[in-house]
Amino acid sequence: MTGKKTKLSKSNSEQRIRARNEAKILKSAVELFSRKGFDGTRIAEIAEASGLPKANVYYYFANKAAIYTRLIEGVLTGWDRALEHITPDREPREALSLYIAAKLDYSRKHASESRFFANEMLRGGKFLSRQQKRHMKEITREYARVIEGWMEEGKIVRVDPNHFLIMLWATTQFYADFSTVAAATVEKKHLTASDFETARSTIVDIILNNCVPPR
Amino acid sequence: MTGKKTKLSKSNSEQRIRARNEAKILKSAVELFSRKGFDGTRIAEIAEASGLPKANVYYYFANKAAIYTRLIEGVLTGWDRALEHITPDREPREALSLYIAAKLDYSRKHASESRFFANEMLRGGKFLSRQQKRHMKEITREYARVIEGWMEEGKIVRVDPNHFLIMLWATTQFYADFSTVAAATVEKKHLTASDFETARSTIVDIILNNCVPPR
DNA sequence: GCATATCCTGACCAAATGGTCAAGTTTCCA
DNA sequence: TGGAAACTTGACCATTTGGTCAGGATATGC
Repeated sequence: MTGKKTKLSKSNSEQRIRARNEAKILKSAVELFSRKGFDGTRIAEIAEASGLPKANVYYYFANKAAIYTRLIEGVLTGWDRALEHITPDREPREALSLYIAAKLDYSRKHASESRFFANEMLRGGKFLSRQQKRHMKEITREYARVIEGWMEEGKIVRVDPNHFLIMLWATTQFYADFSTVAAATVEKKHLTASDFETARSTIVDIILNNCVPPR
Repeated sequence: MTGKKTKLSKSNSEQRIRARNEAKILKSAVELFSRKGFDGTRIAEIAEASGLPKANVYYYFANKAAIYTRLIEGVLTGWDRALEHITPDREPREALSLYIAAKLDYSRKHASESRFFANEMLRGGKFLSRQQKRHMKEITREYARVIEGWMEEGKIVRVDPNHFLIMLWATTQFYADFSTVAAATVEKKHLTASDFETARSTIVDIILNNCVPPR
């Protein structure tokens, strides 16, 4: 490319157009994919929801799978962050409280992303690359070790650390993935911040206060 | 219908053909719908997986939605059954232990049905009729009352009964809905009976042993 | 002002899809 | 054994779908 403006040095306004349109497409796509899955979502629906003509969507993304894999990358980045609270130098009560709060916060603010990923996992996670799967496994193993360490030090009641992690994930993601069920259970149309706070304290009460001896 | 053999009095072999083919179609459909959702699943795929020509599927079911709603009816029947363990005349430890075991048993033996329903809930549960939604709400309310009664009697630590139920659902269904994630977490290709038993004891340890005072 | 890069988009394409139909086959019972 | 009911299924239909293309519009920088 010999033009003065190249892909590697776009002007701000060019970057603004591309960044804005890609963001619009991704935001619409995550909502639709989270409800209808990869196969059930139409490119025309993504286009319509993002306010762009269908051919324009193909201007920014090579194909349907490219949109989908971009979304997976974004979600995995968020997944990692919450787990950062679990470090061996921390007391488990503090670390796990922060983790539970962070997960519930993610469920509240990124319900579409959580549901999108849940949908992908329901179908077996086939869109995740080997590297992404390996990464999740390694991270999980690392955190299971931290939890096991706390158990060995008598800081947490001894249970299977893997199943313990599963429990933390299940109870926090439920509020995003199955928000319709959760809302109906608490007899509301939608979950409120108060519901998430009750969820947090319930999970802390039941899981932490059993597993972590009082100070 | 003036024929000797009518819809209301089919012979055994006729019933055998219809029952067998309907069962084949439903079994294939629940697996496909559980992975790809309503919109993403093709009638041709259901036909192929059940070993029938596509037109034959339409001989037994009016349309795609008819297959889907039949599956929802079946799943709701199963959902009810597990909750039967929660009765006020029982001690909570016994009742909840049985409930957790029943739910995990369902997750192990009916993973496709569980995933199918999870998929439907991910999309907002729009296929459930008003009556079905009301039924689920009433059942949930009834069991929340039983749990609340146990709390008032001091038999269970006081937490929000609705969120307590959510926790029970989340931690047991996870093993069916996200079996790929659970298997990867325990570093196996597939969950075994032993994994379900570890799951059961972990859930009982963490939830019951905290919430229910020792005998 | 002009050349180049980027963006936009209606029309189009081949393949796929939910569903139908008519005719043949099989089953069943009097 | 024959007639009726139930079952089977290849071919077909109209519509939908993922994706492409060519040409025009806009933005930008010298």
